[in-house]
Amino acid sequence: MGRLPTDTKQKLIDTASELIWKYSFSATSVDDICNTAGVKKGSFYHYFPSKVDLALASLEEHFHTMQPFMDDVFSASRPPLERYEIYVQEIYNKQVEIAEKYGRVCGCPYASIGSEMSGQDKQISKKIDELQLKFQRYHETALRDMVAENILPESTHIAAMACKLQAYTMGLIMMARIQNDLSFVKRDLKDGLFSILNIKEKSLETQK
Amino acid sequence: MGRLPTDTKQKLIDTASELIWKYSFSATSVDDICNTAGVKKGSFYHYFPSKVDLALASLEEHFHTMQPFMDDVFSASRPPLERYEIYVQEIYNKQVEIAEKYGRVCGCPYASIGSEMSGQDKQISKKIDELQLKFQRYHETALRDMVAENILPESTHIAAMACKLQAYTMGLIMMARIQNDLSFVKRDLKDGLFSILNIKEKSLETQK
DNA sequence: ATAATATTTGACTGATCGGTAAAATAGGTT
DNA sequence: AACCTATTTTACCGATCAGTCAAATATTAT
Repeated sequence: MGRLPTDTKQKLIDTASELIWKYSFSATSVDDICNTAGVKKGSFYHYFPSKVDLALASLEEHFHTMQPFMDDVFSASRPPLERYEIYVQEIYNKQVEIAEKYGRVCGCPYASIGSEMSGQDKQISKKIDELQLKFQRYHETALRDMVAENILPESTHIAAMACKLQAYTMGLIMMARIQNDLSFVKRDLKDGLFSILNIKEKSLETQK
Repeated sequence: MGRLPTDTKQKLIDTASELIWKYSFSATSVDDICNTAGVKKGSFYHYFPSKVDLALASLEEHFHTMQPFMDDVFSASRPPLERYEIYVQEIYNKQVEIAEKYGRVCGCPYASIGSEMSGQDKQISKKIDELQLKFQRYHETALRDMVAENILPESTHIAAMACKLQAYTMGLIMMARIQNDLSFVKRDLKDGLFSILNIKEKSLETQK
């Protein structure tokens, strides 16, 4: 009985992700999303009770597409320092890919939407807190592994260090978004993160 | 002849600064600004040709209130490392002050507005680029002084280092805005900046 | 065929958006 | 007094906003 599920809901999530990430939550209207997705407004509200709910679904979706990537990069099978080597490289690659796909540097959606909405909508800021915490866990695990391997001292404040790494990464990527230019990320992401980690660089790489 | 100038224009700038900084550009309507400032909409458009122009004036104003502060903190009369000691302390103090005044952690207006508007309005993103560059100059000067005093090596890439310091600062402050919690700034700003500077901490402080 | 149900459509709402324009007013000059 | 002019007020505009709702449609099970 009834009709089969269609891809309308997914189309709305994908379109919303793109527009909100490219522009902003406020600058993206429900009509924009519907027109771009080729979906009538009535259908929108059949699937989502409000614009905020679609944004929440879109944030959730972003995390779930990132999760396998993060699991791979921060895999326990890699030496923890190598995780960061790859992390830095892949963050840049992802940003380039998105910039080509969407026509501009989009930055980090949690940062952009979080900064925009933290003073306005508690549901959204709560969701972003939650997702950002999950990212922080990857750092914390890697840092504990570094302590175990004597790459970092026992005295390392894991949570604080994870916080610093994330702040720097988000800050640099946000600068890239603001200036629509990824060259800082390429130039400064690795150096900055390893400086924060306070690691003498002579670990994996053979030169420079 | 004619009436004397009033404080209406300034009142609009101040009100816009508060509302846009607290919430966002898009979430702050011209009516909001007018009602809060106790000014009729007609007067608004007597002083500013558009909402964007008020935002530009508000950004400019913010820089001009910050300039004497930055000139003092980054005064050439201070040893460059001391500049950063004070910088870190005063950034935190300013954020606390604003948070008490406006009722929430507001973060860095250039970061918030820049991230929100970079994909939408070229005038605003250009203005933010310009102001952010002026802030970067303070870092560059301090860094050159550090090189001159052999605190940093000759090989230091000044522009890149300044960029890293600003990215980290903005990132951390943005995290504070998103979570409406300044404790990270207090805990991690100094440590992070000095790690990025790659300085062995035993310079000014007597203990810790 | 028919009934049951999920989906889609289109027409609509009231509120709010940024912005306009002309008249009213206040404060100074001559 | 009359006059000039910057400022303020009031009423308004068309566009867009998020959201509503009932009717139409499509698809499955019976």
